[in-house]
Amino acid sequence: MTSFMQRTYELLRQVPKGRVTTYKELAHASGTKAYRAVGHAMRHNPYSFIDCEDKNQQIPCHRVVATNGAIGGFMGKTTGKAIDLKVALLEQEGINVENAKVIDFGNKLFTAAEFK
DNA sequence: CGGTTGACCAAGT
DNA sequence: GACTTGGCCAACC
Repeated sequence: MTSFMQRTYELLRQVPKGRVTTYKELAHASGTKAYRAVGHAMRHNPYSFIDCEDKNQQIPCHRVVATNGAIGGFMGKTTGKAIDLKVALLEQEGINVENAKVIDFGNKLFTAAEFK
């Protein structure tokens, strides 16, 4: 676990249910421009998704999408069932997705300015 | 210590 | 629209 990843996760945990954020916003909020590194951090995510016993360490990685509102990837893949699962999780939280893109993305986006 | 590879992005063709 | 290019930073050869 690197400090960069810790910082990224801590930010990500601040994203409330029903909102989404992007790799870019996370990177910006953590004071870097390493969009790609954020993706890398997610791939090494210790809690692939929900239902971790310890809520304090739970990381809502399914709330991270690409900047243009596309779903991006999940569990190491950019296509396939992992994406379907990610979409299902999002819809479960009130975020509608169609054709692998978040609907009303601009309104649901959790921007860097909203992080603590 | 260089080179490659990303759950990426933006601008140009 | 779709490709291609250059750039970003961390992790891994």
